[in-house]
Amino acid sequence: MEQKKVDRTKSGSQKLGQLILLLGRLEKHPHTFGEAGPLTPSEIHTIDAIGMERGVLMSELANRLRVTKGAVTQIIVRLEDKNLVERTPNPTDSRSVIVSLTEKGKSAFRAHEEVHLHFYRELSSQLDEQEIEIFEKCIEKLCIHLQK
Amino acid sequence: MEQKKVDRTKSGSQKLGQLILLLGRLEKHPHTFGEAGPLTPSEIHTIDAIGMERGVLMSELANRLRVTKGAVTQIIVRLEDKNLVERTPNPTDSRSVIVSLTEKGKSAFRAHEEVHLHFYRELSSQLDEQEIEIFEKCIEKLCIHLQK
DNA sequence: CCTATTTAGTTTAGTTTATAAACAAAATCA
DNA sequence: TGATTTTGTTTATAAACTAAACTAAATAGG
Repeated sequence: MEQKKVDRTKSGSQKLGQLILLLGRLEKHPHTFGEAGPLTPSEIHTIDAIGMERGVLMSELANRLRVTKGAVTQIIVRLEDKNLVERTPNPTDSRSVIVSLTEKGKSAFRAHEEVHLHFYRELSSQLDEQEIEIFEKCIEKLCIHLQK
Repeated sequence: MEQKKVDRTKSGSQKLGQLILLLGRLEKHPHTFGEAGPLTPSEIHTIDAIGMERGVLMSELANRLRVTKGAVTQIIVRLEDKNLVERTPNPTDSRSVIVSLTEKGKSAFRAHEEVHLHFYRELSSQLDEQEIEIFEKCIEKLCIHLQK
């Protein structure tokens, strides 16, 4: 009985390990989203962090992405060159810069979102109502657990 | 009813998205394992891929890690400098090289495994038997789904 | 009202992790 | 045997970061 429990922990942990491995690989290579050409993982990740609503300050973006301000400057320059984001001066504080998505950037955002939705739909089509509910609950606990 | 289903997909997909985000962050910074000093994600990942059993050929390692042979050469040089792996000539084919963990490397492997086990134990302590079972089943389906 | 400090963002130099292409040496095929 | 394939290394390059030095604007306090 005790032995069985230990084995279960080991196999469960290995499954989770494999999941982490596969998820890491997933977001590791460039991919084309919407009207935008191929985007690297960090490019689409940045577009995702900017979001569809109003613009974001560079420093806020650095917080969201958990990188330095210098890293944000670099990637935003690249995204600006590709016409995916816009930089506008902040009218209420001329030190800061507001970053927002262009139409092309928004189309990449939506295409990326759609990929996620499609993936989730495919997955949940293989589960019943109760399984989906428990799965989501577990993901949530896992997330809370990871935030420490 | 239909609306409800759409919303469920969206929120579920977002939860999964957050999980991917957090897992990506988790394995992004160096960490100390066992007797080895701080190891970068790709260093511990490589140690994990070599494993505790008999040695592995460089090319097999490249396959497991899904990187080029050149990348493997580079990381193995670094791990060798840190005395975590050993290179021995293959007696049956003198083109190839067998890579295996040193005692220090094995201690890093075990410490890393222990981190995963501990994490999984913590997580599953918050779930009941039925939830764990369904969760593992879902992870498995997710993995299968990701391998395409 | 200045000066001193803080805040926002940029620039630069260097690191890590990877690729791709050219290569050398050994094994295998025909 | 000679041509080809396989195994691994080397080298030059790129992406994605960090850390530190910097500029310019805002703010706090004497």
